[in-house]
Amino acid sequence: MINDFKHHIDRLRSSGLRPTKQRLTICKVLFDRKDTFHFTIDKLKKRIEKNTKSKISLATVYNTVHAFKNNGYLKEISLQGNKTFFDTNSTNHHHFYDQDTGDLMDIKNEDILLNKLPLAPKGKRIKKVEVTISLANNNHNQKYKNN
Amino acid sequence: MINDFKHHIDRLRSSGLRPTKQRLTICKVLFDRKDTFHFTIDKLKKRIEKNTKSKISLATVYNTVHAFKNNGYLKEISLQGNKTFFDTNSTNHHHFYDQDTGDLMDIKNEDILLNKLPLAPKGKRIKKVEVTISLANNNHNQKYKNN
DNA sequence: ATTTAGTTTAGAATAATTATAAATTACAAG
DNA sequence: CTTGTAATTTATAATTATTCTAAACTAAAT
Repeated sequence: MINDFKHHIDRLRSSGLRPTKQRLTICKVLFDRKDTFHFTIDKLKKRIEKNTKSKISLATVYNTVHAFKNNGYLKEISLQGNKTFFDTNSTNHHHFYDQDTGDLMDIKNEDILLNKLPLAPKGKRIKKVEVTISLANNNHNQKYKNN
Repeated sequence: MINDFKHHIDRLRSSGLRPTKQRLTICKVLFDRKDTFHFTIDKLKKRIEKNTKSKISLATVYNTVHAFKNNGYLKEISLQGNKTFFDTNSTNHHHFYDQDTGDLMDIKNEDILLNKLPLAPKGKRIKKVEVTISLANNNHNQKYKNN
């Protein structure tokens, strides 16, 4: 299963993307695992270098991640801060974001009930609904203004 | 009302911030208007230069916006993309984000019903709950994969 | 008035991302 | 299988957003 590239080759082809060595390596690192996960570009690059012997240029990692995102393999996560996070779980779901540590955690869909949504403005459609719950340390001695 | 700085001076003092000329100018641009709005640092800088004759250095705009955010005058918005957006509406509310144009629009609180929220992880508390609804053009001829 | 800590500033430094253009590769057609 | 071509990869430069630094300036306490 782990070394079976056929599934990845088929998916790439069906998106109009050539199944290059680099793209298949990145598919392996991103998708050949049980659990989905969150990553930044530089973390992904390090993981590629560690988990495979391949060296893929930074530009290619950017290109590939954006191609995968545009074709729905990955989701970009809306977050505060200057780093862009991606999620190998491309289904609709939600996140905790710990502002102190920078950690991102999944929230199971059933833990949030969105009972009413606004209509999309004319000519637009809803593409994604994301709930982001920001966390801070539960410090009881903090200043009032932070409460 | 527009030229009354007393209210701003009091608020700054009560946050432990000295009411400097630059901070008061930025208060005027941000808060002396009926409607709240969204902005990036560079847009704010341009608005300052246009609406007042003052020239405030970029570093001061960054410093001030972050000070205002840390004291709850402003809210940073969680979004995809590399630019940081701020909101002069610092109450809990939600946004439409148009991926094609980059436009941000407020969603009235009553238009979203969040009926169930997860518990914060141990030692953490919920600081902010944001719903971001991403929009795309309602193009009926698009490829399947984008639906 | 003097002092001092807070603030502003220009510019340098850093970091993330995108652009460029040459080398390489996938793959279709013969 | 070779060849032609367009897609892809790559190193590096360029751009953009943000933070850092250290000197000059200022608010406000003494």
